[in-house]
Amino acid sequence: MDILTLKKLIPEMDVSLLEFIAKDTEEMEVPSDTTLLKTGSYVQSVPLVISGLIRISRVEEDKELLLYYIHPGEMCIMSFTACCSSSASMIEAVTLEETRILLIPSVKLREWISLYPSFNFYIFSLFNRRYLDLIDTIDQLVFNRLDERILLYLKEKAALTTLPLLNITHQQSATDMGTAREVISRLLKKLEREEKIRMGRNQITVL
Amino acid sequence: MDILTLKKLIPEMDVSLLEFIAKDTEEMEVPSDTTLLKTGSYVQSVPLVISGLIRISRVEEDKELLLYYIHPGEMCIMSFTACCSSSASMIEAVTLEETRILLIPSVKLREWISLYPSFNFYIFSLFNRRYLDLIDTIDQLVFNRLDERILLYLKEKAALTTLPLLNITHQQSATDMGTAREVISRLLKKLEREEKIRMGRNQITVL
DNA sequence: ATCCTTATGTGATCTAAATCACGTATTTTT
DNA sequence: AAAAATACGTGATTTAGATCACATAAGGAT
Repeated sequence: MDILTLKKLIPEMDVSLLEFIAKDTEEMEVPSDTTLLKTGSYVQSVPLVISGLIRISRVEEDKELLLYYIHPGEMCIMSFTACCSSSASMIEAVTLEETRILLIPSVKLREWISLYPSFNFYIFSLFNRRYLDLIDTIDQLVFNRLDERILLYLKEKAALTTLPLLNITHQQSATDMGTAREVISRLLKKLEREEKIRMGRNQITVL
Repeated sequence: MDILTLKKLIPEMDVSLLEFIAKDTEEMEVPSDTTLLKTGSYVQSVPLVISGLIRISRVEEDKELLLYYIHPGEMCIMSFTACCSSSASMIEAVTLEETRILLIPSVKLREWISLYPSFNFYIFSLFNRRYLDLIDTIDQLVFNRLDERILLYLKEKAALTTLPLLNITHQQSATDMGTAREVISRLLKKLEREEKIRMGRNQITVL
């Protein structure tokens, strides 16, 4: 892995540490829609996303809920703790695009934590980001109705891709929101009538 | 603060670090039902609970939801990040009992992170605990019905106090669960008919 | 063009939970 | 002891969302 790319992705990290990351990790190219981690499985290395996008969700008996995404420059914090405490994964990770990752072996992880304060601050900031994501999810679930949740979900998804046009089916949205397709279809119709979105087959435009 | 108590509370931490914690923090005795932190407020120091219990919740326009508790030996991780990134608090903290805390100044925090790997691991483990609490909350909200949620809530609350007899009103439970008192009253009645709990004025026994 | 798969639309019905609107106990205060 | 505050019970009604049961539409594949 070349250091310049890493430096751009994680500018807050020590250059000497970046050199170790470039040297001591295994690079991997993962195609889109690949399951990287399933609920209950164990990990011995922690993925750091270089490019692409990973979707993290909670699954329980054919019901599911999107928790958050892992962006380039971010490590999977759940793998990190699963790795540190050698506990089973509570979440599911699937690539949404072709994704390049670096795999950090658990030994190196412990080493860098002890040697580089900047690595610790990096992990703290990641933990915090995901923590806030979860609180936000809880907020949505408790304080907002589904139509508002859908709209926010679409807006956030649109923000990921620069274009306001999303290529998703109602079923995909329903899965992300943890609800049924018909419910989403109906509420999307309502949002279209309210001129908040526009719909086509396989696509939604946020207005 | 005496080091022996600290050592018992947080055995995984370096003794030399514990000595600094004992020396460089301000001890405080907070009475029960005291609000330590409100949504939107800023903090310059991080509380570490020595004894007692703190209730952390999310509040939004007269609706509320219990997120988790902070136990003895635990630091408030939200204050930690609010302190590190000098951002406003997203949560509310109230003591549920008379509570002793140590206040860690943000300067010391940064110092210890850089010097003591064991301090970092301590923070990681805390982050992880709270992270799992949040995922559990999300699980409850998405996958379980309110009657199951209430029962689990009561069981967890009972586990906090050793006795299976809880001194809470329906209104308090309702506030913790983010719902209305009547709803709780009805469901508690149902749980009593199912012989899962027993009720009295101001008290609930989990069977 | 026809078939087939995938995506969407929509009525009907059901259910958990929220809300409204009270009544009735039980303590606490005066 | 009377009044007031607090805690709990419960019917009636409403609502969001889930579930069932289809109908229709739009692309791909053959």
